[in-house]
Amino acid sequence: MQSRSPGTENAIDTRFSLKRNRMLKAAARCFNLKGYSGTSLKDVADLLGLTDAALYYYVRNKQELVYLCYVRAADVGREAMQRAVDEGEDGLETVRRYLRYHIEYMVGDQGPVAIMSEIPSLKPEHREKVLELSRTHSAAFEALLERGIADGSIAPCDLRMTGNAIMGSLNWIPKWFHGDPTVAEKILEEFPRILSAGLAAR
Amino acid sequence: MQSRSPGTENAIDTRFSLKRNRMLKAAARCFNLKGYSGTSLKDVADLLGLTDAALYYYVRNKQELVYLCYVRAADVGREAMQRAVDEGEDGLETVRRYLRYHIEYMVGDQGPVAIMSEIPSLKPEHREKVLELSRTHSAAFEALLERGIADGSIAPCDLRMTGNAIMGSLNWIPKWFHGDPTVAEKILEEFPRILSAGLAAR
DNA sequence: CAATAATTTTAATGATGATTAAAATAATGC
DNA sequence: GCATTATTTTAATCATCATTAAAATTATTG
Repeated sequence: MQSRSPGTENAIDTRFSLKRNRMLKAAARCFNLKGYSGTSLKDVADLLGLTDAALYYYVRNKQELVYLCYVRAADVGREAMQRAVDEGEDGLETVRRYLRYHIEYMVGDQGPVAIMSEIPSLKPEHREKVLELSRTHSAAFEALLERGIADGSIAPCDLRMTGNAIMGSLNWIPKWFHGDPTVAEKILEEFPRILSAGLAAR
Repeated sequence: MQSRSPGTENAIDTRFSLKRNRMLKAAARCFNLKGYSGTSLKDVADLLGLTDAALYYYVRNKQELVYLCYVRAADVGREAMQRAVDEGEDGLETVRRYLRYHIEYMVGDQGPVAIMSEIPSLKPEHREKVLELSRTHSAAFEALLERGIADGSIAPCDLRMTGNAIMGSLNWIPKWFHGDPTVAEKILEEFPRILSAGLAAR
């Protein structure tokens, strides 16, 4: 049993990793909806039509489940960032696109993405890994701001604080958005503008 | 025992409610630092130089502890709002002041304030109460925006989304601010401007 | 179809940490 | 200082889930 073992982070094995991914989404939804301590493995399993014990085929324990949710959340952010950067616009426009893509991923088919509320209760290695992903992402965003300032599209500002402000707003979305497509539409339409409104150079 | 009973929400009784308040701050710090599931009552008690069982003198159970933390967080927000509104400036300036005061309370002596990550796992009555406080506060903020639009200080915008964006940013602060006074200084200096930068009418 | 591997379930077990009761200590008012 | 009340501790208990092991089922492959 488990010869395809969960440890083997095998992105090629579709059967296994597709199901695991479905599981991560279910878990993310539960965590966002019911809170971390409020969701039992049974809750997640129910959402998948499985029994709680079955989850252990995909994941070593609950902590790892959370961990994987967070890694996935970070991945989504990273992809959005990459995509925006690749399109090679000026700093401000790249920020706008990044915001659009990230939100698109969060509220769209890729979602839901787990809000990272329980990083501190991860075990040390996992915690460090997630924090590193998180730091890297913040750094990438700040770099974007810096580029915008350099190319004159963004007004000079405190990188760290501006980054924290915008990221916080983004990170909080899963707290109040729970899947209503009408709302998704509206977020997508409004947030990129709202969040970047204060950045433009005069 | 407990003739001064915790149920009696007695704001006049200093001995009891001062200690309880100290306890709520300790709990808030633990929750923000270690996550909800990551903090045991013993953690909170340790911070106070007490034993876990002693907490039950002030609080019926852990859920109530969380609940009270959240009520306190909401109170802080409400006070900031009240203070700003009372100063009777135009909409935009009132928003700015509200942001300043709220942040001041969060990162200053009143803090720390618990991040509301576990509302869903509160028991129904408590959950409803907290959600109501939260809704009321959001409504007040949106009213502020509306007033600003009416008096011409704020450019027309989607009230709900703009409110969510700004509030999210604010709510996320306890996630990354953990008491460093230098950082507190910087947040206070930067955030009100950053968050209100996109609002001004041209 | 047989044989092997993958997936899920059933049925216990176990650990953690919240909770409680009773006793002990400290504080306060007379 | 005595009596009463407030506060805290000690020492169990309890409940909830997470977790595990073994068995059962389902899928795959030759």
